[in-house]
Amino acid sequence: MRLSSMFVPTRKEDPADAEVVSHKLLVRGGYIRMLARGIYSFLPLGWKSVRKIEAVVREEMNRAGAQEVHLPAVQPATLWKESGRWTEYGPELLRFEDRKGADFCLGPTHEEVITDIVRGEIRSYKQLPMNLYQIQTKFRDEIRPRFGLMRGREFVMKDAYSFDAGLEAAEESYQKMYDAYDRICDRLGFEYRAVEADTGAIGGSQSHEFQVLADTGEDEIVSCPECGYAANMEKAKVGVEPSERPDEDREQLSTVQTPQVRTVDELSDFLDRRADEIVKTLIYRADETMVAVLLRGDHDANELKIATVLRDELGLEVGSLELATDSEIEEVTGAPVGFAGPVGLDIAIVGDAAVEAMSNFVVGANEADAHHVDVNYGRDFDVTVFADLREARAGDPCAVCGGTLEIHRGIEVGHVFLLGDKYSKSMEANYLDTNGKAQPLQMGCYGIGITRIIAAVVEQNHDEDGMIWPLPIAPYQVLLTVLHIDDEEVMGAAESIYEQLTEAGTEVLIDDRDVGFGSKFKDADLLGIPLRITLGRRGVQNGEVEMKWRDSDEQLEVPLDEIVDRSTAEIAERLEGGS
RNA sequence: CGGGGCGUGGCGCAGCAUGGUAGCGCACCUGCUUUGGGAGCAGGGGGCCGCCGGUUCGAAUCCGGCCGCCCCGACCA
Repeated sequence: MRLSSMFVPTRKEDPADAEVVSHKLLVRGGYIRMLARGIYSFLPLGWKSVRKIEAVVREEMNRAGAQEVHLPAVQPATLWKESGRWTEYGPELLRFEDRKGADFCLGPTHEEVITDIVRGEIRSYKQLPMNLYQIQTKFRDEIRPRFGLMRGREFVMKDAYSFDAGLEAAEESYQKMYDAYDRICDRLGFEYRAVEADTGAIGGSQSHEFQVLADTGEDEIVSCPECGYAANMEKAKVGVEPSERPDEDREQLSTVQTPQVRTVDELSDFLDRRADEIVKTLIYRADETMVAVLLRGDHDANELKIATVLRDELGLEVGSLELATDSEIEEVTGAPVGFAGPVGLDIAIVGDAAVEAMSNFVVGANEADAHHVDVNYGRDFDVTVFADLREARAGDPCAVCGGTLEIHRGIEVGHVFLLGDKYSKSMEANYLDTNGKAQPLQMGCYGIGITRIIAAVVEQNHDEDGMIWPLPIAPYQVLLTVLHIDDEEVMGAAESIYEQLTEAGTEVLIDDRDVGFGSKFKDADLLGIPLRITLGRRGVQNGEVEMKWRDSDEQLEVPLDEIVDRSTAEIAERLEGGS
């Protein structure tokens, strides 16, 4: 392709509305343009990369035995009412009516549609297992789209759905997809982690997210370099540092006046105690029930964990879990906010495991301007249950092996869910087992954000001059930079190389634009095409061209008659090594 | 939805406090000169100053409403 006639509108300056590098560079490089908030057009270069990523995903899905289909983007409300999600999904689901007034939505995901198809056709265990996938545009009316392609409202996604006879078979299907995702991430050259994750609104019994490591990622992920344990922050288990609390060392509880001292920091200064000698008491409202949560002063609450413990250990209904309001706190503790404590409190008290290891600690006194010091549980108050309730921090012990946890930020590019019978049951998608008995299909669903991958790739592969595309998904493999397009000898050599490389199956973009060489080099760096071959008058007269990989500083002078062989060989070698 | 910011040629911005009919850089067009890291000179084109309404002799500028975009938070996966 000739750059002179291709639609690649590059820009010298960052767009004013972009925050993260991937957004800035993709716009500057003429890969994408915004149409509305969270809605982007893909220009020729951007779309080429989208198609290449699709191809990699498609190959691995097919290799794993999945079959490609294409489902409608517009879906009737009747299906969503059947699964219950018409009311559950919330305003993220973009709804509208057709001319007859019937309700429809723009599909944010396709569990309902696929289940509807399958239930009509699958009768017997003999037709299983089956895995269907599609690559399609999804729409989610995100409350706050941001960061360009990272969190858009409209985006391209690959979604796959597996159907099995029995849980065991479903787990096998799940593992197959997990492995396929591993291969995809490897082929795309990602530095990533597969992490345990919460299943959220999709539901199901277990799930893993594939997180590409990047400082601009929206997720926090916890991992242990020793044993390989990895989980999303909201799910990450934390070990407990071993610590004994000998009874003979217990001091007597006393009450101290702490006027206007409310926060852990203030208390720490005022009493000259470290934050980890203080226990903070958070009052939560779980639906209509008030509960107290005890945490070490320097720890943060993990509400997902708290909700799980309240549900599983205390048998509470936890539709919603929220911090109590100021007035609710006063009502429960009899003191203004900032002075809550477990002593004398008559609501359920759950304590974080780290608190169990503490003694002679400081708590609020449930009266204004006062705290208790040298408090010990069991003697001064009781706890309903101790459990892991806090957020992990870097340096915390791993719950699995005791190693030291690391925290990274990640971009979620893939998510696999073992759904079980959540949809098949509510939508009556059954098969007949070997006994001729109807059973709900065991399902799994598996998503990959194709367009989000574009953002993730750029976040992970760029420098101050521009993007650096990994060879397998670069829009073109080679950029032929012609410095003197008016020089017949130079242009002739360029045309010849262009033809030979194209003939050899290499994807070449030739910069034959009539612009200064400065612009050519700047754009070359910006666009991030992996291999740059530069032809100038001086070089060509000496029978040489310059060869430079975008990801390396090394520039090589290569004889004109060797450049085609040399570059095709190096490209083949890299593609080989990458997959 | 709450808080904050912004909207002026294609892009990035100034002008707005103190109203007088729009400017800079880049990009674009023409010509000449240049040519290994965003070239120089000369000439030129392009703007309902987000939209609607109000105040005023006069509004980019003041007032009100609406729309759009960005950031923080809440919410959501």
